[in-house]
Amino acid sequence: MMKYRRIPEETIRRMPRYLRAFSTLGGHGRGFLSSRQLADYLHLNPPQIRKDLSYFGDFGTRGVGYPVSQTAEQIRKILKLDVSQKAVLIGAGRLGTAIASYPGFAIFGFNIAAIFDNAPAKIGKKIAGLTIQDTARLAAIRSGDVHLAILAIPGEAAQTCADTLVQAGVRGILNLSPCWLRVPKRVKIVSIDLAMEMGTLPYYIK
Amino acid sequence: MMKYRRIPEETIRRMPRYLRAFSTLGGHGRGFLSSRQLADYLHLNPPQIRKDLSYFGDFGTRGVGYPVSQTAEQIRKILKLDVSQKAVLIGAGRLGTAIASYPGFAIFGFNIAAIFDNAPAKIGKKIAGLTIQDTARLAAIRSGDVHLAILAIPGEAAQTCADTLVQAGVRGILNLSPCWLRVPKRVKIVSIDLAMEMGTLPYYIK
DNA sequence: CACTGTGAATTCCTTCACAGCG
DNA sequence: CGCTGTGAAGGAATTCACAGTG
Repeated sequence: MMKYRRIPEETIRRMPRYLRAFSTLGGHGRGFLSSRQLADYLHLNPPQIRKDLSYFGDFGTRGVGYPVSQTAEQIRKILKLDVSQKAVLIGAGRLGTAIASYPGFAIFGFNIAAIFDNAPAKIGKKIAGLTIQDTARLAAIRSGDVHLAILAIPGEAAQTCADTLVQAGVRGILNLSPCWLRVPKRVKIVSIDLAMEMGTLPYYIK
Repeated sequence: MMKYRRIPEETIRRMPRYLRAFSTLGGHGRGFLSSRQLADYLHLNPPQIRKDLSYFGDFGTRGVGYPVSQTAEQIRKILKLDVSQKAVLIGAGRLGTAIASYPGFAIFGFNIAAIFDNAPAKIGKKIAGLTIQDTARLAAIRSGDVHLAILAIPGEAAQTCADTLVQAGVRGILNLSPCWLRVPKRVKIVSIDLAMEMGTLPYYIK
């Protein structure tokens, strides 16, 4: 294996893509995928992929490629996706409902374990097989092994909610509200604002 | 103004953030914001912001900062968000419905002009004040000045749909399906897969 | 022989330090 | 004096070129 060097942030960001590529291209098969095949699928360069994977070990076979199921399993281990990761979903509005029923979380091993909302009209109702609970009881998740949360609530409430989540032991948050969350350094935030992502598109239109 | 240098991709990606910061921090006011204030809010470094903005012109006043409304207007011009941008939304499922009613698009000047779906049960119904149209009639948007689309449909249908959109004159696509779209070079794609973005979180949990 | 793994070269982006100006 | 604008320095990530190997 490559002698230790700091692993680039960008490499980490690409790892889930590799996992998806192995899952999608590899079928359920026993086969191999070369860095070129992966690169064609993911629109990256072959050396990029080889370097990225080599940070974590020598997964490939020279002259052949990467063994599909073994490499996928290695990536899951690296990303800690080899064990099912429980997440709580905050917000049972339209976006929350969409997320609750999105099947895409499964291939990464994510499992939405509970849904919270603060609207009395919603509490007690079911979406995607889960009963919506009162946000006021969020602290209760402390007992379970839940370290991830998905925030699908309006911006105003997001910070307060994030504070509660951190109190409750959450260590990673997927934030879908358009605001920056202040959290302790040990907590990792990934923020996505769909409108803002879209904001660059017109620039590129000639 | 800085003599011409290629504008970094990353700078473009940050421009919508600046626009949001000016909109949020600036109020409706006539005031100024310094690179430090912006940096504190956006969690960036002041020189980063000054350099980014300086690629496009000398917007600031030395000793004072950036005039809120003027600079915001300049950024809108740069990103071509100064004119309302029409977009079509493809997919009236749960995610599509959430997007149709998401107010966040407004501050960037995006305007969802039409919604399409291919499920007969949905066609003709209304969401967010718009009647859901048959995807088969997508080509009709050619006549209007619609250059943007939001794809909120399952992966299998995404490529076919993208082809139709390109045919219909669309030049920018916000793709929410977990697959890479093959489009002509002139068409810009921004892809977001919520599950994949979340895929890095467990890695950071110690 | 084909493809991986990797030091070295390159390119790209960020940060610094300070000149310039209101 | 305070804050912008920017060349230069520094750092990070990508790409290259090829040695190494099943």
